[in-house]
Amino acid sequence: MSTPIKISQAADYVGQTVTLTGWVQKRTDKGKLQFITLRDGSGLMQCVVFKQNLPEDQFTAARYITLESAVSITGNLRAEPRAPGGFELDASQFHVISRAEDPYPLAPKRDGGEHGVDFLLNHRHLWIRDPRQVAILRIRATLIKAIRDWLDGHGFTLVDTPIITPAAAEGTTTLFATEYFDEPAYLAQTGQLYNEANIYAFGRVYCFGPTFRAEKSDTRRHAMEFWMVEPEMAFTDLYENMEIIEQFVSYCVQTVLRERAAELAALGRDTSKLAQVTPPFPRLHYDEAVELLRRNGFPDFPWGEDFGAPHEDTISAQFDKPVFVHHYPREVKAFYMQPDPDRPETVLACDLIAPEGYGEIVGGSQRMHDYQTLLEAIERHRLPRAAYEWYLDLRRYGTQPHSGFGMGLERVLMWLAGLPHIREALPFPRLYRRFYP
RNA sequence: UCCUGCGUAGCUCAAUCGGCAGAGCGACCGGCUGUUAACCGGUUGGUUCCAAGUUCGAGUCUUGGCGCAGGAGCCA
Repeated sequence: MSTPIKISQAADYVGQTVTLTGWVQKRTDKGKLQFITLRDGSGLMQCVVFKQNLPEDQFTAARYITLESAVSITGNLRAEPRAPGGFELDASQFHVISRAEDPYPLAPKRDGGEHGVDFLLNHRHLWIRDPRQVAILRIRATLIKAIRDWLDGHGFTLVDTPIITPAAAEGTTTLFATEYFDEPAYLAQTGQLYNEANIYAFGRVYCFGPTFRAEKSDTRRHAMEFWMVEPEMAFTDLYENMEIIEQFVSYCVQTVLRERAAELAALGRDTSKLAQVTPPFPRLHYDEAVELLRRNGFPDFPWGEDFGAPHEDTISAQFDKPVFVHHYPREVKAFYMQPDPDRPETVLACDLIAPEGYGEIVGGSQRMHDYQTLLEAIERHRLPRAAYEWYLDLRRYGTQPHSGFGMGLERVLMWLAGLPHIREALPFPRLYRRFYP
């Protein structure tokens, strides 16, 4: 009798006869001895197939099996120090479930056998089987869980916001257009405005889903479809907002470091700096950030301009932790942000810039809570008032100072996993001029 | 959208001054009972991105187009 098991359960079945089903990840042909590395989604198992230990036709099938074929292998599971992972299956049965065509398009990594980015992305449906990609996406799943666990444990309620929306939320950014029967509609670029309605019912809410930007941004930090978590809190000012952000981000980082240590190690990520990510985070007023830039390579940086990638990198390079920049000039920020009552040319906004050059990972602000101020802002930005009537309504029925932020999942994942490009942070990335497969 | 670079075998790349189109890997065949990117021998492999031009002759030079990458802008 044999027991069907997953490779991850191997330690519990040493000495027993078990059956594994999976895919042929690697094969070494030694004549009468075949090494087959099997992948089943839970782990990898080296299987040894000795000619004398199984029927002739089954040995022949193993001898000529192709990479990525689906097979089932039965045999005695034993501890074997010579095998990767410390366990090995000594095959007594080998059955082909489906034979993969050959050659398999993605070659095993060897000297000079690397693939180019274009080729890999065009084969993303196969590339995703690669151990590195699996490690990254497991970290992604753990990061998502950490995000939800922390928010769920701190009084936030998940309230989903619509993906099909009737109008631009922020007006300036380009939206993906679609149609809602006979009317124009757009894919959501943020759930924030709806979150602001939901806090009146729940106090603290968050939405977490895909968002869409039709910007022709062609950089390693941009995807057209990406995931963003957006918490929103009633009766909360900018400073409480920043405290929440640093607690939240620190929990996410430490949870991933603890639960995905093996994957991070497999990626070669140096986690020494990540281990230091604990509250509080350094904070710079925009004025101070400008001064810092002027002292560090940008002597003529004008007050009032937004920061580009080189500026963010210069600021973050001064710190080992993520750094807040707050009180940005009003002109460079979204229409709904609350002006600082003492300096109305600035707004109660904060960005969080990740260390090691990974750029902005969080953007947050205190929102305008006064009806008249918001109405003037909408008119000043020439936004269609009719589309925002419901949003203005929120300032008529129980308005209060409230704040929130958005965190880009893939940006954080890039930082944690040490990814050079956002394309590896999504299972099937939608990039500028690329959405196949 | 702008700047820079690249485009040659299934993949990664060579090809001198404009002069016979090459290698490694993969795949296939053979050998090997301990491989970890196995090793050894053999076989297979081409619309040199597309179009036009210069030339006795173009992978190489010119013009246009297409595709990709890196950077910038914009943002999360």
